[in-house]
Amino acid sequence: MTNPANAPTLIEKTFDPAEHEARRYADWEANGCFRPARPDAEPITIVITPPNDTGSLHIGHALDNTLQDILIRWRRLQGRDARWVVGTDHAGIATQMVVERQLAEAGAPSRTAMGREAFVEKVWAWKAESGSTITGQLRRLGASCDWANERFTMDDGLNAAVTKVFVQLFKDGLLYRDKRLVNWDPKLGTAISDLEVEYREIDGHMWHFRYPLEDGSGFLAVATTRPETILGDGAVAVNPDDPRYAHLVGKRCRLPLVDRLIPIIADSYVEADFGSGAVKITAAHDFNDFEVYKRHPEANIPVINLMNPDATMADTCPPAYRGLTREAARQKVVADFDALGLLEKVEPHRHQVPYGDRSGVVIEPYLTDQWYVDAATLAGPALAAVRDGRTRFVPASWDKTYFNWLDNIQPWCVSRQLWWGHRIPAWYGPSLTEDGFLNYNLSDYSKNKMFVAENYEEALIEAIAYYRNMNSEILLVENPFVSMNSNLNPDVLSGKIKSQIHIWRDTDVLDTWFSSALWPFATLGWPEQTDDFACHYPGDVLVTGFDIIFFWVARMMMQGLHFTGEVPFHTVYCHGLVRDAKGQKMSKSKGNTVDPLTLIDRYGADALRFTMTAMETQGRDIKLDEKRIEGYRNFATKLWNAARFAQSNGISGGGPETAPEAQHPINRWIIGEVGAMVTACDAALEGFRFDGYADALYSFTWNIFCDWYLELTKPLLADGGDAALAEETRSVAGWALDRMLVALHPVMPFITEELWHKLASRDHDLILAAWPDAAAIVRDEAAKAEVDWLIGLVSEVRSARTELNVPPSARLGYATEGASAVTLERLAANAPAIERLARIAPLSEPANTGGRLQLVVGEAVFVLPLEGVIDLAAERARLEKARSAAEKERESLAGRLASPGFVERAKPEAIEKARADHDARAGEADRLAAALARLG
RNA sequence: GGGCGCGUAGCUCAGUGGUAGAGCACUGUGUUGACAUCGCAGGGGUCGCAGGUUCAAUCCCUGCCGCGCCCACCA
Repeated sequence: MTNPANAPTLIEKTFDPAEHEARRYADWEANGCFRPARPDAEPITIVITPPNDTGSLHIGHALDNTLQDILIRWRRLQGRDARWVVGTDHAGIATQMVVERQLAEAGAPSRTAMGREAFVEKVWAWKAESGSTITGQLRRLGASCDWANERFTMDDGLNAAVTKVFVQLFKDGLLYRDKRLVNWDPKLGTAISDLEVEYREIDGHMWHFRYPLEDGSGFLAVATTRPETILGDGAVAVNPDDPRYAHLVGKRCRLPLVDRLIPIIADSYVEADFGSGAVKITAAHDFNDFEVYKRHPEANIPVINLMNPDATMADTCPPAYRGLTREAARQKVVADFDALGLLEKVEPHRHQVPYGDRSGVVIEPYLTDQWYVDAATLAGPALAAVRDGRTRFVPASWDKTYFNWLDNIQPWCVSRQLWWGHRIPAWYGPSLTEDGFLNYNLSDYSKNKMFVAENYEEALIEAIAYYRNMNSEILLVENPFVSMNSNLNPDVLSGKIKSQIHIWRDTDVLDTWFSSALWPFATLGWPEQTDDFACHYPGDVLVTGFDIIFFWVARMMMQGLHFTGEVPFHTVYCHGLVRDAKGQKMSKSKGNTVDPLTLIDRYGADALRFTMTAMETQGRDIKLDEKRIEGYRNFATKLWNAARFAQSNGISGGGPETAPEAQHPINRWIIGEVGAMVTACDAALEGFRFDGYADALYSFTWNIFCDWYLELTKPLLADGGDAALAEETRSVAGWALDRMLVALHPVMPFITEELWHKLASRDHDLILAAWPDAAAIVRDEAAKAEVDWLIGLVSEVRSARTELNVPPSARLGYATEGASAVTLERLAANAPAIERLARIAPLSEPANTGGRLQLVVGEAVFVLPLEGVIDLAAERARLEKARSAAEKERESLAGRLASPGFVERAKPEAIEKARADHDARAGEADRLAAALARLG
């Protein structure tokens, strides 16, 4: 697109990122640059890790999205149809909690008081209000997402996909209702999955209680960390091989407080040498106990659910405990045992306690009906895909984590007792009894007839078929568990009235990760067979934190393979966590979080991005020190000033993409160096070595382009010089600068775009420029050898001058000894540069003896007379140091060459190189020795 | 109890079977018209410890020590 506003303008003296970042981003987005029309281009697709829609950008997002943006921008510059699929996640629990808290703070009616419909409306309102915060912040970071196709996990398309998947899994027998123990969060009043439970080690107690034996012959001591669950004990278990208790197995004991007789059973789960060796079995409140219960049907162990959903004690407890919190119940049980003289002892005990990762309260194993996905079956293909390499992890070691989890995967509980999310597409109605009555089962949700369908109309069709003989009207009502009194005629419920059949929808919503798992294909239009889907699925690489391999990556693999038959992405790049400068995990409670937006304000988005990139080494967390960001802000300033210098010397961008024809070695050299830099960038990015990419850019820009090339061009551009050479230099410098900007653009998009326009009148933005083809850039080895020699000479002179305290401004003369014809030619050709950078010039007369600075550079010795100025002792020390270094190295090489094993077994090239190095070092040492001798 | 990762210059980290690197910090020095958010130069490491393989080990193998993370049902 033509943009007259982009005509070259003077580069300001001060670099101010805030001045242009927002403007540049708006331009890109307005001009459709993030996804230009490229009908024939090869697609490449990355899906964003959808952030919480109502959240805000934290430093982890900054890392994650910088890396993705680099890959996308690099591919876009290569001409690919690079699509970064973007969108946000509805984040069920998190969002519902936020809105509930806001209602509470505002003194508004609570969620339950206002009812489901009104509450869900409130959440949508909150989304409308704050949903653009994070997407705006991603823009500030510079993320070049395909915003034109932004998605949301609860938009119509995703909703359709979720429903489709749910119904299909159900039909495939891979999704089912089951009554079993779940991790119950009493604060949130919902089940959560295994992954949402975090175990914390706490200093608790182990209580030892005595249970009287039925026959009065004594007591059996049990140990527990959870006395309140005693009220639900159904058995006591001992190890079958434990001689202490062998005679008790099969007998019964009396459960105090409850006064219930419970069996004593043997199960190898019990460890004889832990606690008392006897374990109380509370099947409804402990996962292990539930397994024991299932293994011992003969014992008729009762399963007693002791608690209400909020973890207060239920009516299944003895009256004295009902309504107590579980904490109060624990105290009372202990006190009551003590009063009965049945508390044997209590000892401190450090143990793991499950907490809800969102609510922070202790999780209760709880017996409920929930929906489960048969994850073990879906895991098979997901495991195979990584085992056979269709998807690979980078770094590769993460595949072990993935395998280990999937190999041991448990059924995935996907229902949540929440209101914000995808409501489960299952409808229930009364079951038909054999004698033709309607049976509404209100005490056991699962005993009713269930219709799973993609929408109510289809469920209704199924219902009509099921109830076809009833001749009744079918009516949709709210859940009878909640509102039956208002909605349902008791006579209807009892089946007395057959003219109406009430059906109701499942009240639960799905785990947020259920929809996230569909993200790579549902965002592309699936289940419709869209062009987008055909073109952009499977994706290329997924970039994400290792912490959500289980939550998200594994589940995308499972669902992707099941529903599309293909892996959702070929590579999973896992980066680490961003920690503070001391290596501490950032957390709000610790107060050590850093806000990426503040950093952007302070240093610019480019500096933050470059920092993240440079520090992203595979397999390591990032310790973020603000000093690093400052350093890369300085790097941006350096780049800015280099461009400003170029501009002031008549160097501009906008020339052809192919390198200009150049004669001068310095220009031929820099062209080759650009090629080497691009090669290094390509290799780094292809291998996901973000640090390597940053290194290649940094060292080229600063140490090669600025420190040497620009300095070396100064004499070439000087007034009164060779006009043709100056022109060649301007065009090469402009070309090199342009390529440098393009190579830097993926990581520093803002400053590079800004300079791109300031340096030339362009008909296109840099974001759509062409990435250089490294292979097409000529590397002139002779030019490289010459400039390397030149750099070596200048460095040598500078170093010697400093060490001998020669005043920086002093110009010295030099003569050479033993210089080859090539060296003499080079000296002549580069005289102006040498004079400028090293402050030395050839002597018109031969060097006399006496005080002299002597430098060995290659085969030549440079002699710089310094009569009267030189500190002879210092010069002697300097030469001796250089000589001994060369000699030491020569000896090491000689040793290697003298070793029979080396000569016989090392590669011929290695031997050849060792010989050459040895000879070079020997020559250098000799020349230095001679120089020392001359010094006297 | 399993699994993974880390231990290289004061700090943060790269790296390679054959002379140890970067950034920052530090020291000295410099206003040579791009840049003091800078230039130039310099000091600084027995590459955690001990064995083994090898002509050669910081790199490969084994063990140990220290640190971190993940998974796991010890009531």
